[in-house]
Amino acid sequence: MENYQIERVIKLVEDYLKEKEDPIVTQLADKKESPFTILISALLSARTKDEVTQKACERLFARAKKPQDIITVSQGELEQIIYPVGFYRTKARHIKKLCAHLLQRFDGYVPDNLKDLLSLPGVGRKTANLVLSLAFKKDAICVDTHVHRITNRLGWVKTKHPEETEMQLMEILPRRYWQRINTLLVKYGQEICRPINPHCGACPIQTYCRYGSTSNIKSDKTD
DNA sequence: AAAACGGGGGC
DNA sequence: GCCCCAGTTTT
Repeated sequence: MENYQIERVIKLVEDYLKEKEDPIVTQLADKKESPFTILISALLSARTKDEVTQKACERLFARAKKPQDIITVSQGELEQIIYPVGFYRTKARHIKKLCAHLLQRFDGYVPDNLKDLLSLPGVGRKTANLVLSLAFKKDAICVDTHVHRITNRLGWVKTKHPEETEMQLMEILPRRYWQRINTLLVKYGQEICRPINPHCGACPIQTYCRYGSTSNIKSDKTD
């Protein structure tokens, strides 16, 4: 994969997304909100429409914005506040557990390194790298299923697991794109390069992708 | 009606 | 490594 092709593809995707709103996590990061705020919004946004997450974040942060505040909100009230995001019971439990850990082990602050982030309950590699890149502006690549799927379809990487994708992208993706590659590809992956029945016909980068060139693509089979 | 969806945790 | 989770959207 030649570098200029990567640059070209990213430019085209950026153009496609120009008129669209960034996801709530990115918006909060742009507004220089606290890492904790960004982390919570990331947890709430899992498998949830962004507008729904956005409203839930507003309600939650109006009620309690720091770990020491959220820990005092009852499980029931917390569930009620975040209810529309779905998984409300699990997410509320995770958030409370997370706050407790932050207070116990990290003075109530979100750590800024991978190892400590991964030690937090409910935080895996994807979320940790999202926080590192967006909240702490570190050179980290957040690989979720969208990034994983799209970079494989494009032929940028050839991987089975997201962690391998992360490693291979670190080899080929210029550093200045690391922080925003996730933001770019998530929305794009939801609207165009979807897991099944991708809109290859409407795709602005189809000439750089062999994936849709064969007819009747229904699955992610690589050949 | 059934399956896909996203990510982490537990086994 | 594999399976489970929970509720909404897609097929």
